[in-house]
Amino acid sequence: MRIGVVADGEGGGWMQEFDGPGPVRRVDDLARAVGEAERDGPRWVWGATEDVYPAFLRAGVRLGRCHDTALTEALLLGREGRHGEPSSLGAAWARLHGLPVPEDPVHPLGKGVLAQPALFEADRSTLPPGTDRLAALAEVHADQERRLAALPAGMRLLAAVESAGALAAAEMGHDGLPWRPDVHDRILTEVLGPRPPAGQRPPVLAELAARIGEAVGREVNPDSPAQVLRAMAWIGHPVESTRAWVLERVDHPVVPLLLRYKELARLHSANGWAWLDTWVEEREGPGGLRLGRFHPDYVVGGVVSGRWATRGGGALQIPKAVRGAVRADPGWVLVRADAGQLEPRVLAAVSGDAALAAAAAEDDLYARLAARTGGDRERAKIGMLAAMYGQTGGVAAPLLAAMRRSFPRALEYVDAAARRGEEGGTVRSWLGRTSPVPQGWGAAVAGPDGERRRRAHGRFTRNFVVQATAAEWALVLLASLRRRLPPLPEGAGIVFFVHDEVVLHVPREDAARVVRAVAEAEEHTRTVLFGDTPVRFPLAVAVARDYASAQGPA
DNA sequence: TTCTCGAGCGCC
DNA sequence: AAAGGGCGCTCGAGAA
Repeated sequence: MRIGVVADGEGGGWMQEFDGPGPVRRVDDLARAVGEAERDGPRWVWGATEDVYPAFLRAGVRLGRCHDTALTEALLLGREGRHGEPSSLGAAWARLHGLPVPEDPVHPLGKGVLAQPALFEADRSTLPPGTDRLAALAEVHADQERRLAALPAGMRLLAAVESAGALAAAEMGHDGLPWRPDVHDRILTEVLGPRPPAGQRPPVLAELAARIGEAVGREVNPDSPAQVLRAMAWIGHPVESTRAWVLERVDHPVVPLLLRYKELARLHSANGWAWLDTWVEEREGPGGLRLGRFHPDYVVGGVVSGRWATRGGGALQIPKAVRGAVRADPGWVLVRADAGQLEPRVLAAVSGDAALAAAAAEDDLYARLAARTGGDRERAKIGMLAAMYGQTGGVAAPLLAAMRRSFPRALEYVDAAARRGEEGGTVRSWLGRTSPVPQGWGAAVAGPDGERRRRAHGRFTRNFVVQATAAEWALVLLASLRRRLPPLPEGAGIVFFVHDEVVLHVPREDAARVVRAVAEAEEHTRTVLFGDTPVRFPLAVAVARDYASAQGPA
């Protein structure tokens, strides 16, 4: 059963069965009505999950399945070579009617914990005022179903898991990652010294800056690449940039100071006290414990490859240094599941390379690679990454040649994708997500920089076929896992997701069942995507009180 | 003063 | 070792 939903922006709305003879139902309490109808397990149809689902979550209503027309429209447009065209409900409807297509609404950038959660979401459908929004939704949905039916079955699955991902993303944003402000503060203080007044350098950074000045014989702001560049020239060690790996090659006492400064300044500016103030919502726990939540604002499908992006807060770039602050509430635990070596396993599965698949049947793929190519594990890994990323020079060259000899089919798969890209063509993920052609391709490759740009785009499409398929593996896993979780108390469940790993926050007594659900989801994901492939996608599962100690070996 | 851009580096 | 893919975020510098 499919039920279309439109909110009126005041807590009520309209509902209608889309695949039955159901009449339009007007309800004053939409969350409640939706929650009741959820018992029949429908697939909810709406314009944008991020516009409607958070309000349902705030009302305590969780839903199983949906069809997000904006996300689906974007997938279909991409498939038609129309990346970047507006995909909102209003845009899709306007195209159906030959009307001017409105721009997509601009989502307000992350505002942190100070932002008031809107009581009611504004209408961001971009439908013209006065349009029958439910009828428009029905039209767009029917059109999308028709277009999907004409495509390979993978696209249907892709649309379903993209939509499921949107549900999961909203739930993670709602529940939040348990984050202990006191632990974060302790970590910062240990390496930076006590918190300074706003706008000032922490003591350790101030001291490093002073010592850098002494080492070069003049005052220099280490935060300014231009000043550092001048300072290096001044002391007789000119460098082309101030990147860490460039500075590392210079033998001068100022270098270790600069490198240390960079590292700590990064921590301070990106994930220091200001970040903590802005992004971690603090609440009082039992016994005066300072508990907190970091609410990631995921952008599903925000990357062309299908990876997610985030808006504000940098949820996908939380540095390892502060992960100790991610700590389960008393009596609860974190369950972390990490897909190791996902991308080479994906390549083994999609390319059908028997030798690589045999290696990918093992827990440590790289060790098997090394045995096969006759090198050590570390070099086998570099060779594999070079194959997937398009690196050709340096130490990678001989390793790449070894890969090509041992895994010709896998290499041919990514080489073919690279050739397509260099010719200005598109490539597709396993389920059918399509790569974009850069704006102004013809002129760009005709210009003086043309050859370089061809090669760059070839590296992009080479990587796309792997990265985009890895992203959909993760989407299927997420979708599968959230449907398999045992009943859990409010606020428990999946709380974090980063490309190839997922973290759950659950009461300790539920951990064992959750771990079993993860194992089932892993098996289901492999089968749904790749059938009876010998390739395995092992998830390393750890149950721990804090995220840092749930990190597997690197 | 405000905006935009590149440099640089965090994550996968 | 540095002709390696994808991002987001912060800062300084220069433009407006």
